[in-house]
Amino acid sequence: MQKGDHLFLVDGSAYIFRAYHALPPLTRKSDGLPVGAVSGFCNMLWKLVEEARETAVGVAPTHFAVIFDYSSTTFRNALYDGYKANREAPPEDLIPQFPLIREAVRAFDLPCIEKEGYEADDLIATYACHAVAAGGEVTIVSSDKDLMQLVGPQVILYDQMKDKRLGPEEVKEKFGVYPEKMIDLQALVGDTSDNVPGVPGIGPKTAAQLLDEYGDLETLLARASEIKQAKRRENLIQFADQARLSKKLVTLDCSTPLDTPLDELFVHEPDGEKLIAFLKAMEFTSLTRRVSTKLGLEASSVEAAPVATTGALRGPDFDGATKPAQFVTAATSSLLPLSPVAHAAAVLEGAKPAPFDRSTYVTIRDVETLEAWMDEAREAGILAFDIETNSLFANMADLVGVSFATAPGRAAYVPLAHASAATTGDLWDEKGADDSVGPQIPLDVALSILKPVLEDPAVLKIGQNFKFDCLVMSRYGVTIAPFDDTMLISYALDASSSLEGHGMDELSERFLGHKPISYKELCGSGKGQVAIAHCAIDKVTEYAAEDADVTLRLWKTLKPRLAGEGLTAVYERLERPLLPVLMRMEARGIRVDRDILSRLSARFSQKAAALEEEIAELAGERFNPGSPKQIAEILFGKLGLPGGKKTKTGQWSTDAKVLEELALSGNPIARHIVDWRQLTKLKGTYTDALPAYMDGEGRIHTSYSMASTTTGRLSSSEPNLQNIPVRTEEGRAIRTAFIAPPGKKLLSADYSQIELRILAHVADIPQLKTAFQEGLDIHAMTASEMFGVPVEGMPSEIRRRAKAINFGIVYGISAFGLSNQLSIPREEAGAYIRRYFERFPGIRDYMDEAKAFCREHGYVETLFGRRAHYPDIRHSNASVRAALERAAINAPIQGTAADIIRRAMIRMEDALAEARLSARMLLQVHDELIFEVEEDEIEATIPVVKRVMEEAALPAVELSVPLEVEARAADNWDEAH
DNA sequence: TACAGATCTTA
DNA sequence: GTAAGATCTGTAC
Repeated sequence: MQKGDHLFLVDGSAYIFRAYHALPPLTRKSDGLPVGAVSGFCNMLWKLVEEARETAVGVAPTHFAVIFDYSSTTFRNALYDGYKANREAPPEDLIPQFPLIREAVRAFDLPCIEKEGYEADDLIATYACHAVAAGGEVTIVSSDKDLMQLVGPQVILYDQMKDKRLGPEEVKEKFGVYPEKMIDLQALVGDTSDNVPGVPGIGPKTAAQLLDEYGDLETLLARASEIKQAKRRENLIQFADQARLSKKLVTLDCSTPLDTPLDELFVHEPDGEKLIAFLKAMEFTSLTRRVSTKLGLEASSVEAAPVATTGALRGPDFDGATKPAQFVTAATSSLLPLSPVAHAAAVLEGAKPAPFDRSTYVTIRDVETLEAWMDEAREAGILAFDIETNSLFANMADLVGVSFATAPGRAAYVPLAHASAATTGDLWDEKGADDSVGPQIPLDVALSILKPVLEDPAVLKIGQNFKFDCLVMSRYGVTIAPFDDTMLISYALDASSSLEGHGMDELSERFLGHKPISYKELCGSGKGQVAIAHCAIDKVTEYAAEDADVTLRLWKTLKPRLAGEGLTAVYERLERPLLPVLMRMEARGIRVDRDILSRLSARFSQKAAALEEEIAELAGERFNPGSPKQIAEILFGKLGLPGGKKTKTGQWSTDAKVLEELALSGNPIARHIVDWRQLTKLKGTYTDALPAYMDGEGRIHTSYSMASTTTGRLSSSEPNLQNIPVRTEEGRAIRTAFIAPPGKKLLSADYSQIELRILAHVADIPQLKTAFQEGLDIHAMTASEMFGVPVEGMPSEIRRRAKAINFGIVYGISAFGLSNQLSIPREEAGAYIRRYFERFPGIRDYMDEAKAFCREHGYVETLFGRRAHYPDIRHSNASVRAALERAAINAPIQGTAADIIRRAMIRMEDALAEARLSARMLLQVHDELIFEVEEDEIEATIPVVKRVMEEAALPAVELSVPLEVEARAADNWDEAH
């Protein structure tokens, strides 16, 4: 090698994992051998070899090598036995591909380098050092940060996926230090994936800053006592040796003995036939075509190479690459002494239920088989059940098929309404369809077999997000009972703001370590999406049966935790019984007057158009008032108005608050933009959008989510009927479109001040409790306590401020927030809060207790035992921590209110039935319930509804303040509210 | 086509 | 200052 030469070093092991994860899983050769990663690997390698000159690297290699990890034990394990100890085993279907990938490299006629006792990174470092010494240049094909220490004037990293080259400047940009200091930075930061410890509490940002200030690791450790931040100083002193060890672990070894000298890595013409023979054997048709075209060979004249495709080819090389000791397989374990811990782990691994195997799932196409499965369900007493439909709207979804599982791994799919693969708009499709998809049990026959089991009191049905399935099935005359819902179990256990969610795919990955086939993988997404009824039935079987299988396994994992963690009552009293109630509310829907909405749309659109003219006039040009960016350009740029605050992306904010202030200082354009926004918002979000959700009877069916808030509140979507406008007159007009059918009225019943009442109870504030008991004006009373002003003749501004403080308290008040809300200086807001705490010291005690409880347990509780988890409550960033503390203060209050209205809803239907009333509950808006009531039953219904709501906390909790409910009936929601 | 950000609606 | 969801713009893929 000499000056001008260019060496490419491909980090083969990293390449494999990128190829594996970049490609859709389960790519198999015709004999069933998984080859997805091999395919991705070959494509990437070919692309790199062929197109290096056109990439960001810009030169073609003169020397080339692909380098792999060989074994798990290296000199680093001698330094630190925890090294790479928490690496997970490679995916099952990837393992047989490791040897094939080495075959692939040889087929490309490229050197395939690996060495026992050394990691790929050390080999790469050594070759790079040799090449630099010889005056050559080096491109390392990898984006691994561990390799960044090698970057220098002659060495760059190349990220092929992103086609980006990383030189010293890019490293500096990414990590804040130049490559020479990467080792020190890594030593401080550590690396979770390799189990390099580093120094606790130091991340990349802090490490870069420290190295910038002190120069290098040793100097930093020597002068650690000078550091101001107490925690950081302590850690650097305490963990100095750990940092030194980490440094040794991350430092790459440039003196690896090389079996293949650098000069032998020179590039030569590949043996085209050998390569094509391999690619053909792998059945990579398009790559075979590309390669043969490029090399000017006729692919058909080359015979596929015999490639060993069994496990026999598994060499000693690959499993060590990532497998930690405790996953050593039976075959090798006899050679290695297992520690007791590793042994226990191996035993536990063996006790795990059968791994997921989609090939065992059954497609049921005849009555006898279906009956046999139902017998099995009766025998087992449990049945995980899932449906596939043609719509996500449960009120209009039709069944396409059903799946179920009776035991882990034992699952089946029953196609019921599949049609042939879609060709667009062909009239013959519908008739010819059934022939090409094979036999299906007629829907009514299948239902007659399923129904007795789904309704059998001795068979527990298990679903995931079961409200959807129950609702659809109810439209087929099936009332599923008894049941459990894994989504609700998970929610009762783990409602948390930082945990992702309670969807099946997430739960499966979290609790079963298994990634199910996603809907997207089955049906595609966006324009390419296909109806499930048109997907191949064998694919749908894998997908649908897997969902049932996963649901069953989740239930087995999660259900026992309820009792273990004392959450059975929450699940059985607040979650599960609400599901059928909400299901019926969604099924009923609420009547909406289409004409009212369209008249409002016309009115809003006319007014908005007029405003748009005036805005253009005032601005001197036309622009889009819907674009905050353009507004900022016009107002703060062209017109030179003073900007207020900035958004987090650095743009000038143009929110209503900023514009209101500009309007007050005499800028009519700001006022007009605010008004325009309001009108277009009302039109776009409500009057235009709502009619699209109406069904044939003029009713809208929202969907309630029982598991998407941290506090226990419900949420409503498609459409969201919990944010229908009420504050402005124009907005309120939208509520007049929500009506009752002839002969009926809408009844609205809402809790008055429920959260403040709960606060008065839990924080035990005598003045507040008395005020509520005596039915006083709570905000006026607060103002009077705080400012010493008599309630009689109190200025409205004083009361308004007290009201804002009361709300703020419930939200975990901060001076910043209150000053924002009231548009007063931060100091003044702070003074208010101090005075509030002086007058009501119990409030501060409550807040401190909530925070302390949360710090200790990681969660807070409502009066009914519902938990909201805040695992990051001890976050080191003070403002993040403060935000979590506010949430932890608010959650028990908001959550208790949510629990109370849930209890009311659960009891409501029986109470109405017992009173022989026909009122139907339609909507819930956090502290309000909306009913449809026969006109002549209104008088009788109101007291029943009020009683159920006001007594909803009893007998579990006896509040020391009364709950009050206001109820009113009218022709539309506006007047009833 | 998909996603994040800004804004606005509710309790 | 709490808890949500929808729409539109603008940009990245």
